Amino acid sequence: MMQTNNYKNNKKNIPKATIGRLSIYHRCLDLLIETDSGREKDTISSAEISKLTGGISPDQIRRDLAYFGEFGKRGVGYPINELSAILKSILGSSKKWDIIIAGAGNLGKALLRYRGFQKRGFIIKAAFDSDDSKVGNKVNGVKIISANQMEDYIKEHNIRIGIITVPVEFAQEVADHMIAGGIVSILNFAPTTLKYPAYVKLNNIDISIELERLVYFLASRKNIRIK
Amino acid sequence: MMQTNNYKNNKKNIPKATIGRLSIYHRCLDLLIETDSGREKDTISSAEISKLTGGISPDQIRRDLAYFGEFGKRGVGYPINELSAILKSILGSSKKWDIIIAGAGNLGKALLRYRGFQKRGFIIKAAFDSDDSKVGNKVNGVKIISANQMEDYIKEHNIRIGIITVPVEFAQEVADHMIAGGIVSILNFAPTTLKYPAYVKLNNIDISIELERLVYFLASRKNIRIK
DNA sequence: TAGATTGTTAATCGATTAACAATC
DNA sequence: TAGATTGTTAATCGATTAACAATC
Repeated sequence: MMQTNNYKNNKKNIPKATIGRLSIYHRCLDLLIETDSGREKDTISSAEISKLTGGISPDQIRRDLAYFGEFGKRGVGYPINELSAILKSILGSSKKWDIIIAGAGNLGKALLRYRGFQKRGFIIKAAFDSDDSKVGNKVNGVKIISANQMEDYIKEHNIRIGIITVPVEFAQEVADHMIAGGIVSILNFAPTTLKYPAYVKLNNIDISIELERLVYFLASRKNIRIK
Repeated sequence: MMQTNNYKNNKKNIPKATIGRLSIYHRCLDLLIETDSGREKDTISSAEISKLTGGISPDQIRRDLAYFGEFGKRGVGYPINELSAILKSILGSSKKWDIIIAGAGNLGKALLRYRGFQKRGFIIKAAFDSDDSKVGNKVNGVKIISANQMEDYIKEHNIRIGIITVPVEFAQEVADHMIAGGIVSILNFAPTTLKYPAYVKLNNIDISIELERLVYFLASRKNIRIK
């Protein structure tokens, strides 16, 4: 009765990294479906998916899929269209998700114009900024609203997902307002550590940290061995 | 003779995640140094750093630091300024790193204006775009150059780090040119799987995948347990 | 049937956490 | 000295890889 999907997902401990890889499989299959119309088989083996992903092993792929059910046939492979639909369903992108963006600066605007969202079922409902000169403008059809209306907007429209692209010094305050409004999933681009209650899911994307990780390998290429 | 730093770093297997955490410690210490001028002690314990990071355990912090040397005093803690300098050195940001950006679209422009780079020792030398109407313009003081000059520019200026913000369909081609020019570290924002030789280090930042990971938790909040 | 390929068990590898002796 | 806190060893936990029986 509580079960909303027809794949098993409540018995095993699923590694976090698996979810990210499912997105990759989904992306690769969709690309295959779009481009390779002359394909003779309508199934695909884990070995073939492995090649599409360019690095993830067939073992890993079978293991990841097996967490959610038995989608393949032994000796045959996985049905391409069906598997794509299953992944879509697992990842939740068969639903539509309303999101908001806090901060209509350079990064915020870049996200507002990002084409990948709609395809994956994400709909940007509004952007918020404290700069009055921006308020009222539209970017890519999305209205920029005054920051102090954000919390009410979230409540009124029942938004669950927010993206933070404000400067570091406002990030905590913005996160607090989001959570107070009812948002439970946050993607944070501000390079700082935010506090939030345990029931909220928050992922950080910190471009500086990514760059420093890269540079670490450059700096110590010769005298270090990383696992 | 090959040893360029005075901290040990060539004996142990260092988890990849450690490097990302070192960046966080560094950021927290720098913030402390900047803001807390009235602090009485010039040392800090792992427990205190833990609080600043908002979640990383003291055990984890000591373990991470211990991979590189013995920087603290038992019963006392770590010298703040010294530790910050050590982290900076480990992370390579005591050096200056020249970088280029391929793609001067919305995201590329956002990065060109991103203030965090300079502080961490990253200098954007140039941006490249195939759109002639953009070529010659400057964004935040950085010149936009024609894409077909990129490879030569990399060679001439001996650039080692590149950021890809071009659309998916050009990303592989751009990566190939970067690598041909001599770039060995790439941060890729294009949501696709790129091929590259083993000596190149490439990190992906895929906003869709991050959002899908968040949504996965939303979608299955009630009937799944994630490790 | 024989070959292919899954799904899963067992083995390995890697990372984190707990605990505590060392020592400031 | 006694209390604090590191650095490290051992234990645990988590994720990946190898291998193969099941089966299409």
